[in-house]
Amino acid sequence: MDDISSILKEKGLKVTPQRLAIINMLKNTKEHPSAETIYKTLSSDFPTMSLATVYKTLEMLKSIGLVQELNVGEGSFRYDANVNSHPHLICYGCNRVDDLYDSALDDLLGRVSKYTDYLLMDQKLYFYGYCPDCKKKVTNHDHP
Amino acid sequence: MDDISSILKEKGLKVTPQRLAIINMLKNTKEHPSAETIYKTLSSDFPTMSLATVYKTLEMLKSIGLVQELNVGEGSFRYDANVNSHPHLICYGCNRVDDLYDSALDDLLGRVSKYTDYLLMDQKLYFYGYCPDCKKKVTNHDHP
DNA sequence: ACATTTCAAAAAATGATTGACAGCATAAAA
DNA sequence: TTTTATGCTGTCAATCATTTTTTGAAATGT
Repeated sequence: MDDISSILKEKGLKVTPQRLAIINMLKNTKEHPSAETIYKTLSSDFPTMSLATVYKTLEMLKSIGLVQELNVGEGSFRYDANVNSHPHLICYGCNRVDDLYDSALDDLLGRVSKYTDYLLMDQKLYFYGYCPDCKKKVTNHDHP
Repeated sequence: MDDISSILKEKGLKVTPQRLAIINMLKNTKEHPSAETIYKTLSSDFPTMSLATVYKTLEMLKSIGLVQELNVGEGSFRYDANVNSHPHLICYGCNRVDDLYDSALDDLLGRVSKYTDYLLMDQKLYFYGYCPDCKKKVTNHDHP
């Protein structure tokens, strides 16, 4: 009985191979895959699993706080099993999404709270540019 | 001849009533409307204009740097005629989107650059919580 | 004036996501 | 053990946001 199975059971949710496969894939990747990417990646092991199941499972995992949904500006969402609200880096060249670890952003929410009457609870920080691989190729193109 | 008309003409783009209406609406609102909202708002004055025209105009305005696109985490984009990359506040209660002016975030891009090998060019910062109106009503609900 | 080009607007298509429903598997109740 | 209930999966259609293609009107050249 691993961690995820017991969390699902506690919530009265069924533990199915598809569900375990999706969350395990998310836990074990540093990419930030879309539903479509998750579906394609798992389709070799689960050839009968449908895309709708992926969407429904992601919705369920989001609602119980096991994954977070990212909107980096594409036409679709990406998903991350690391649910603390850390900043992300998005490459204009290859569209990869990386995590950013930066203590300069610690307690940003607390600092920003002083400037607004909102009751702040969460943040999403996206930084855009060129990743180490792609910036070599960049000369003086226009940037999006 | 106002400002926007001359900008469009300089770029070799035609000045049409629809285009002027869309950008003027964006300039004169503090909301951050979606394409759909823009369409509905203007449809009383322009009953024949289609939603596709709104999208094409927004795409054009984005490409010449007159508006920016926001992805606050919904399934659709919102648009802002204020094109400097300032942070936004999103209310969990009423879904409004406000601008945030906070000097604590000045040169965040420069500071973050030291922590990554990315060549950074832009940022999008979103803070989530309850606006002054909605926070009165909040007790101990779950938060999204 | 006529032909040609341009380009905005409308119509149609696409891609992402969700909803409805039937069948299946598991678990609870009898 | 049988019955019953619950809820998950997969199929397929629907919906929503957005993009592409087509159409038509105005602008430009001859």
